[in-house]
Amino acid sequence: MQLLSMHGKDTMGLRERKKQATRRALQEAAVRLTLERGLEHVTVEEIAAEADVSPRTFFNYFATKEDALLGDVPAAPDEEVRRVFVEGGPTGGFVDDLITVLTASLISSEGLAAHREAMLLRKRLMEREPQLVPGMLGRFHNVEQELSRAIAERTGTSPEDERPQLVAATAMAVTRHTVKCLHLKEGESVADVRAVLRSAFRHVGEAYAPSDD
Amino acid sequence: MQLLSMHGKDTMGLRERKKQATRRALQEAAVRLTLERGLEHVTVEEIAAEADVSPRTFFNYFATKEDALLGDVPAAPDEEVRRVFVEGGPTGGFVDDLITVLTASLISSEGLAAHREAMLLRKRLMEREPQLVPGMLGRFHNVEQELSRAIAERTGTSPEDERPQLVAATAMAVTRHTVKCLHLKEGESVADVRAVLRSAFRHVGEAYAPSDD
DNA sequence: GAGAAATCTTGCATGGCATGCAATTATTGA
DNA sequence: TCAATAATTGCATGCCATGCAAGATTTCTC
Repeated sequence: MQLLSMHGKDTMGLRERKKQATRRALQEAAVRLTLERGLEHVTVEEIAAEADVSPRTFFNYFATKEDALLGDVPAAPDEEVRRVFVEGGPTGGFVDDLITVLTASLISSEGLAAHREAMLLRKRLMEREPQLVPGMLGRFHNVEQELSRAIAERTGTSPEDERPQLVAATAMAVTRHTVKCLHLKEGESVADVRAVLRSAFRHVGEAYAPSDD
Repeated sequence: MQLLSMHGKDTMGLRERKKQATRRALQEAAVRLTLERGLEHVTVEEIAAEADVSPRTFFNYFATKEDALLGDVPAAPDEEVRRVFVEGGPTGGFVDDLITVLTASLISSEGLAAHREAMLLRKRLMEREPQLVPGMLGRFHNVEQELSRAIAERTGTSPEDERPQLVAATAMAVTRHTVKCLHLKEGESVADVRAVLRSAFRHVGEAYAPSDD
């Protein structure tokens, strides 16, 4: 994720490049073998063999087999995006700005196209191996906590006020739902994702609004 | 959970009573030892020893060590409660009826007092051992899917309409938040829990409502 | 109650996950 | 080129989890 933004390929020595390659090879092998045979029928030993490293080396890159499968998304939102949000930007509208943070966390800086294939694979993984779902939920939960802090800072609530946690929890629920329902078509843009999110937030607001029902 | 409601103590033979006792002993031992020493420093062997059964027997009761720790809550809502909800009851107000289903899922039929201690222990477990959080989230996720189906039935939406999923996801997020923030004081009643839930739903509605902001 | 049937417990063996440690190998920088 | 730094590897270990078959216990039937 930092390979293109912060480091030019030149500033990366041979050692660093090899590490990135090994990491990607391990991830790719883990996902591919799991989709082929099912999680139970893939051993760390086999994954390592596919990536041409020793089984022991696998655990220098990933703490668990699950880690190699789930990847790095969603990640904590970009530091710059977070700062802007905390200071009340970029538009001033709470939901719109929330959506900016959420898309940044989901898609990172490289754009949707770069993640499309990875997202598709992860989706198929979840369907084929439901045992992975709790781990994925845990990752969203980590982002949720980060988001909760950002919301608290932006709104200036006192630390014991638990409403930012509530808003963060529901916002991440909306995000998970949106990711699950994304069609991931070729032409889909970030703006499309934003629109789906906006519509989902509106629907939630209507469902629980005190005025209706 | 069914011991008091469906089965009188008399209808349960010796075998069944022993099984329940062993199950509870294993759960109790697992939780106590984990809170004392931390999850990494408790083996299945030790848990089984505390419950006076062989290590092998542990796995006749629980598929994993985590299973013994997390227990049975939240469970899928009671069948009767679900039926009433699907048919548009008990009050006809969506949020109120949703709250009825959610509290039924959290607290089961024995009332809050019976669960108070167990909930407290589980809360301390989550704080002490964050590795357990994904597993707990997974359990909420299972209830979420059940709830999603119930909402779809109640509202009569078509199967491909994904809004029931969205509502279920956010409702469970509200529920998780509420459980986390419950004070679990001695005098707290189910009505108090309902009130906290209602207030949380209202706040979510306001945060995402199209009218405000 | 005695014996047969069903069910639960246990021991044993197995395979895979994950970690620590020390030796080896590869990259970097002077 | 040589020393310093960092990554890879093999080995040993402990624990989790499962399958299987033998033994013990409860239940059912007469």
